[in-house]
Amino acid sequence: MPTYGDLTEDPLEREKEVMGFWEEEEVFQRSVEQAEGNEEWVFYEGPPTANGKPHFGHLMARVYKDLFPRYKAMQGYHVERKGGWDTHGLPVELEVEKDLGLENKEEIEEYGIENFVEKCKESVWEYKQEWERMIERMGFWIDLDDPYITYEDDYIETLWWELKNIWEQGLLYKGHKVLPYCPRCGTGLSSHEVAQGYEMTEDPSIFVKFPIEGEDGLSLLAWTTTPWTIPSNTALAVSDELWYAKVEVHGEKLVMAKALLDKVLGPDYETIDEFSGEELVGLSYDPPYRLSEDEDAYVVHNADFVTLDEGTGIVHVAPSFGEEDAELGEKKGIPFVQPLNLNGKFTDKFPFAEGEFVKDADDEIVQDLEKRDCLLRHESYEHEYPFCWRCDTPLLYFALDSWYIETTDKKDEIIENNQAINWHPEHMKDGRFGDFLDNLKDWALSRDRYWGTPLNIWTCEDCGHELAIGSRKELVEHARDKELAENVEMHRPYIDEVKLNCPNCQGKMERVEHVLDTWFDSGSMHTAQLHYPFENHDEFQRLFPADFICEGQDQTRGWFYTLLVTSTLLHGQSSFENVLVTGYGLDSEGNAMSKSKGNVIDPWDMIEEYGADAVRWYLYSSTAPWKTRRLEEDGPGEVLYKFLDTVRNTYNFFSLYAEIDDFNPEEIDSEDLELSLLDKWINSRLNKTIERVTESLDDYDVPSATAAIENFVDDLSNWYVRCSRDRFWSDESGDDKLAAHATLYNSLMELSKLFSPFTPFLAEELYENLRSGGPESVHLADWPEADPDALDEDLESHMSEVRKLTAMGRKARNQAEIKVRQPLSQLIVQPKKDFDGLSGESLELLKEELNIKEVEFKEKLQDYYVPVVEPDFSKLGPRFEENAQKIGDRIEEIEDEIIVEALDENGEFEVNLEGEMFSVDSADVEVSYKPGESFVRVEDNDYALLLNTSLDEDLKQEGYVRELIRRVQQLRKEAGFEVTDRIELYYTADEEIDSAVKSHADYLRKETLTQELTSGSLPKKPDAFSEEGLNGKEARIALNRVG
RNA sequence: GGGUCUAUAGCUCAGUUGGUCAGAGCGCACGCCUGAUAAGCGUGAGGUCCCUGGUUCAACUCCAGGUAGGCCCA
Repeated sequence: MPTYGDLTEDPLEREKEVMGFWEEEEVFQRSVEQAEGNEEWVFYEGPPTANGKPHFGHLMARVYKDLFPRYKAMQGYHVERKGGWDTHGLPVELEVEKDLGLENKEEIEEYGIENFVEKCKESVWEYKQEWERMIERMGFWIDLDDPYITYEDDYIETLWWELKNIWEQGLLYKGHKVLPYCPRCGTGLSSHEVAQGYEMTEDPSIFVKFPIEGEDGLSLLAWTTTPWTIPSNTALAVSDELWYAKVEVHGEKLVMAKALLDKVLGPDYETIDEFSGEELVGLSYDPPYRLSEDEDAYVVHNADFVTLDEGTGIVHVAPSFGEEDAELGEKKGIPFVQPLNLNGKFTDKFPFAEGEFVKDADDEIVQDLEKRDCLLRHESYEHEYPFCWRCDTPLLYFALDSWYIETTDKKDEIIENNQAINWHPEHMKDGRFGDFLDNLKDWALSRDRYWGTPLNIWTCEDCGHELAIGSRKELVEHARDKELAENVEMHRPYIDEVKLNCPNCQGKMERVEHVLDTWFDSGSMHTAQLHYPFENHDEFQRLFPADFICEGQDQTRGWFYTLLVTSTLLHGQSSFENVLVTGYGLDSEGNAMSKSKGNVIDPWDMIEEYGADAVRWYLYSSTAPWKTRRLEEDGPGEVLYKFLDTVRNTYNFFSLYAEIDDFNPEEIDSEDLELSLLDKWINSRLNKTIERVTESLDDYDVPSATAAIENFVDDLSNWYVRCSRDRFWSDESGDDKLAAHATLYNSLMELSKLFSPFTPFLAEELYENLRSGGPESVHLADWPEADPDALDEDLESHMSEVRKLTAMGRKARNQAEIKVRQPLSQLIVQPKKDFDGLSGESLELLKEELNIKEVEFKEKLQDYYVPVVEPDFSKLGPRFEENAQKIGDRIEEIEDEIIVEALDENGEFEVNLEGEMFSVDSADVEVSYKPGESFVRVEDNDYALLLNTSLDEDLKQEGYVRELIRRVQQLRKEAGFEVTDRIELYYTADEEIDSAVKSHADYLRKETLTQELTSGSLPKKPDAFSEEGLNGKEARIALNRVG
């Protein structure tokens, strides 16, 4: 005998049990193993760093990173989900610095690189358990037992192989470029890192005067927002395509672009002369601080980057601190001064501010300039400026030695490979991501730090030869100390100990000190996670490229970019075919969540209150994955109570009666079932839903999929079950009951599979309770396929008419203020559109739902309308003058139908006023038609309904009985009787109710499972007792449970 | 300044190719139903579909310009 049991009420308890079951039965592993040999559907994990706690943003992407692999796995694909951890990089170093109280690189080196690196290695696992707990708790299936770890030697070895490959292509080079540089971290940043850190900031905005040599009292006017770069000024730039002016302002003579005069100087100036920029080129000027003695310094040059967008049309040039400045400097041979050290502090080359950090020196320099009358104006200026994305220090543009990958050489190929990627949403391809590729710059790959993949290049001390090492084997080959090279850990400072023999001159080679941009690590996972090409050749063939990756929007310039670049360079194609980009979560005010604002939602709060399924469904159903969404903290609660609980209740209903009737799905042959109209309808709805969910998921349209399921659950619970209740609890156990059980069972079973990738816990318990045979877990089951034979569009639209008519009928009852429990005799329906009317089961359904004896469909409602005659005084007045009012009164008194009859037959109607006869014709009255008094009319665009509200004795009697039944049922429930318990029913009431009960006694007995029905007396100590008002009459009821 | 996305009810969001599309859920009010349901159903209150122009017989929808916000870039 099958037992079903109820679904666990507390989602937290359910989820805990299901987690235990998964672990016990190794369901995840089995779900992957059982598909071995099937077609691959390759998923790549974008590795998180475990040195910080998982936050809501991680959850947003991860729910989709779990959904699609589960879905594809159920469709039969082999979906491996290798986990990964991103371990290197500045963020890790910063955490360790903070822990150890280290301030800068000097202090780190003092502390010892070895110790520092070991601390980093520990730090990256600090929150590993937290991550694992979150991943497990949310039901995210990913293999964390065998993850790729970016700091392991095998992983690094692959990175070396990659770099050597790139080196051999001639795409790895050392450059001397002005680079965004973080003075605190002491390292340059790549463009995708700089992109993370733009913020609005307020800087000084100064207009500086540069006196022209040999022209007394005449100055060139230039503008800058970085006063600290003024000491490093070695040139000014103008454009020979612009027009300049010499003006006099408050007794001073200045030169600047003509077009900007008003903007910069206001109205009070006098133009002395105008000329082309060409005339300024070559002039020498006197700088405020003369740090260069070079004779090429302090000269005006022509440059094409000079525009009229801002400033004065004369640009201050400091080749050590600006990309354009440096380029110009190189081209024109402008000398270069560097008064800063690598910590961003002034050196003794600029004694005025020696030892001060540049940004702190800004004020002093401004004051000094002011004192020396070098400033025209001094204001502040709000603009976006890049800050270090990790430590928030303002970045400086610094000329540094750095290693680059020449991505610009492969730009066309990268752009072409991007075209092959399916982006979701699509606009990413040619929009944000495509734009970024169009402006591609060489990848600044090296970092002057400690905790990272060491750059695999050794330089000969003697001849300067450079050698890229592509494997440990090569390292050993070239190493002076083979044993050391054999065993050395591929990290600083250990690897730095390995010296090589120069193949050119046998000199000693030392490794360059750099480590890699950590984005190269994660961006190479497509190859490095398998330690390819050192092993796993077949695996690599099988698992490259990915069918699917999914991360947040912020990875556009991060992981998405580096994955594409590395795989283009190494494998000539993109490493992923489909990418789902997830949007941001904002707080309920629409602000981005940030620690500093204190508006961060802790995912654990939600999970522990509502459960993982509710959080998942909330995120899936709220909007498209890629959209920005406002998060409501009680959103998952709404999902839980309104939706998931409905599912639970629907199942519990099934379980209740399936157990009473010993329903056993194994004994059912679906071919033999005699399905009712409702059964066929819900089957059609189910298959339609399967079709929709599948299509939507294939389209990455998650909210359409969840909406389809929600609609189905609503149909199942609020129409199928609602209308089928009496089939389940009728005494007869016949074919119809069996069909109902089997249909509901099947719906719930298939529903559990549809739920499976979305709410894996609820799906599992639902499936487990229903299961008879088949796989042990819903997650080992096949994704349902729609049965085209079960689809019946006509039936679905027919049923939706029935539901519409039911709603309208209830509205009519509402208007008439007659509750549904009171039977009524008649409803007349006039369809306004092409409609065949209802018959058979659907008509019965409508009658039952509305509790109406007869429902009739009529093309016209005229038969039920009565005429209403009203006197038209504008006509009567002129005709009958002083009698008009009296005649009108008579017309109102006389039955309208009599008047209409007379008008119809004779064309006139005689009014008798105290013996005098007046003839009224149809022009003197307004005749309109309205439903008779006993009818209530309700209308919409499709139907007009007339509800007959008149009650005869029979209807009233039945109304009393229905009311009594309802009270008895309530009492049974309150008294805690089982639904199968038989009862003795006693009541006392007046004669009218008594006679009603007597004439419907069988009905009452059947509905309430009454064996003994006693009128007029009550037992002394009944099991349940209550005094009730039944439609305004008093009654007392008592129950005893039988047996 | 450039790119991109977004703007629809108090809140969260749907609105396919221009044509009964001005919607759903939540919240609020009133009523109803209940041998599954702390559930459900009905009704009501409420919107300048961000603004301005244009195309069209017809614009929430298409085009142009603007405003505001998010993200990205310079």
